[in-house]
Amino acid sequence: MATLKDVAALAGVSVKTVSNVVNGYAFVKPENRSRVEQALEATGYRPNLGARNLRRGRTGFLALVVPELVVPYFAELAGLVLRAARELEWNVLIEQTLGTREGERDTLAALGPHMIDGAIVSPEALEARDFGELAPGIPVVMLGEHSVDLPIDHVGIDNVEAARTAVAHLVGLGRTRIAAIGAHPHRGTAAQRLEGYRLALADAGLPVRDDLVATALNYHRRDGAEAMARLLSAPEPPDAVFCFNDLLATGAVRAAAERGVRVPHDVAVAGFDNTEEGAYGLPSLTTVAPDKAAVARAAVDLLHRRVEDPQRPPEHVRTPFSLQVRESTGGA
Amino acid sequence: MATLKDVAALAGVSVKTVSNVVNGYAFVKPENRSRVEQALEATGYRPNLGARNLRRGRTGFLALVVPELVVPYFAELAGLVLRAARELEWNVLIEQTLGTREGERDTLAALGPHMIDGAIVSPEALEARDFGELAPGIPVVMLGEHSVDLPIDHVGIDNVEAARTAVAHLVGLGRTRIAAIGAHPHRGTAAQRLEGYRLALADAGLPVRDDLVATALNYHRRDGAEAMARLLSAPEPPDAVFCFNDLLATGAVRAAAERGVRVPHDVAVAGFDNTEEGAYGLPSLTTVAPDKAAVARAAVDLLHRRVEDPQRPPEHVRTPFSLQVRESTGGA
DNA sequence: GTGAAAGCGCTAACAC
DNA sequence: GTGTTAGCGCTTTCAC
Repeated sequence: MATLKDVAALAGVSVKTVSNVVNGYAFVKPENRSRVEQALEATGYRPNLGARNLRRGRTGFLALVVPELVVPYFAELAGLVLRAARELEWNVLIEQTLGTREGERDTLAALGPHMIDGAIVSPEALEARDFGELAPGIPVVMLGEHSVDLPIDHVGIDNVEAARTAVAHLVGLGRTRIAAIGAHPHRGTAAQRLEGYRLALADAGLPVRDDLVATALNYHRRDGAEAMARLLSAPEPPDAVFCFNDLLATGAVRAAAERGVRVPHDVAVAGFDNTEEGAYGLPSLTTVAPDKAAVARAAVDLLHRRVEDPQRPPEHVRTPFSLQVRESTGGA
Repeated sequence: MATLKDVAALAGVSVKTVSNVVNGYAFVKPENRSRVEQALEATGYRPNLGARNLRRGRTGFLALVVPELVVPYFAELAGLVLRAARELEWNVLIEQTLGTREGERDTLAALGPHMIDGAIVSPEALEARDFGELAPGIPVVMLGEHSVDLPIDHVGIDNVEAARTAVAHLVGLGRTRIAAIGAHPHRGTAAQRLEGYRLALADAGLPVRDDLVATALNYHRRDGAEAMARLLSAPEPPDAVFCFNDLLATGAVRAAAERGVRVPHDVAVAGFDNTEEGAYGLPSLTTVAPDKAAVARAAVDLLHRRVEDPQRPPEHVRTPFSLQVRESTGGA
């Protein structure tokens, strides 16, 4: 593996000159430049990024910390972050926390301050203020939970409004016993979506009934199915359900079908995230569609600016969303 | 950020001693050990992995190169590789090639020899022998395509047998016009699955009809839907379809439903990959289930052994699979 | 057992 | 414009 020194020796110049050429420094004598370029070609030189970064004090890596890659929303997001990061010459280290507090803590601690230039974190259990302590000195951009009061960069949609929009759509269908699946004691986004749900019901003059709010400790298909089964066996089952993500909604639809309850005829179902899976389901899923590409771009961009200038005041970027109406709330 | 030198100064010993303690070297005078440990604690020392690796000549990173993370199979696989790698103290760099030849070439070239200790590659367009040239000197483990004749480490299931098993199941249902979706001019796995399809038909004494073999240039839901639509509008539509992955199958089921063709009554559908999405679909999907955890473990393990000993002969690991029979081929 | 010092490959003062 | 050289933080001979 050729080093700068090798190239310099071959070209008959100093390492400095080679370094200048490699790094695109403008003022190099044309003759030297071409000799160096030839030597570069001949040796197949590739810079050792590790050494370069050691010297520059940066790593060239960015960490993307998500609960689980099997959750389609995070898989899609990860793909988009990968693309956005590549444009800024960042490599992405993806870490899974499995949604536990320990997972999130350990992950950030293990990455430490040397491994990465910064992190984009989609926290599930941890709260924003924890990050200051866990990752002292490492730039972090938070995804999801909107905590305007904390001094940390943040990207996300307006979860309250998004949920409110979705539930208003169910109200508009004439449904009156509208349930929610996904309440969670510690998740900020869950609290916000629940708030939006409550507001939409209040807007319509409908009561908020505790028996129609189903908790889900995880947000997988199985949890949605279980919650739906519980709701449907209650004395007064719902005629519509707003699920806090598409996975829960998929499980809910499945549970309904297994009991012979028709979607949307007997119960309309709306989800959240607009994963591609939902668009192809039977029925296809009505869902809140966050602009995931915008989230990814904003997050990478924000992190980049923070790395450049650690002193700048924290910023809260609100990305757009829309409601995708499909079969699961279509017709009567 | 404390360095080894800082710790040494605080403990009143040399960097060597600190290094010995940090790296768990056994023979350190107990007194010094405890002083160092205190200093370590007091400074909150964290080794600079970049520097360590520069010195050791390794990077601590492994690249996982996949076509796209939005494909659930790869998302699931990536999650499992992440876990397996963590046990060997490897960080994982995930790269998306988007399934193009350029993407695969550029990715490996960009990673270069310094960034990573090795790569686990799931090639779509590239063939195994390309990797030798692209990534000279960097250890590579191939996933998927089984090319026993090439001198490269490889992990995968027996695609021919797996496809044959799935199609035999459709034959066992009494179906006679069995189609295949997913033929592809350049993909090794596609060729192998097509071969298994042919063998199963031959086993049953059924003819292989070209009009029942649908090509799919991509393996997304949309492609499955399009192929199914084509098959169903033919003069003699199929009564069963074997799709080369679950995404194609999901699209195929959707396309059938849109035309009022019932699954499995009118047409039975089987997929490949056993993604969780298929288990919750309506109908749930019969599918070939590769042992993904075994694939991930074997790949990381194989790569580890190759890094330790670059001279060892290439190995081909065959991981198990099973057939998950569900609603999409259930009943008559 | 421990210390001094070289050196991994690179960048960036600083000198010329 | 280009060469010399120190040093990023670490591991590791080689002395002692």
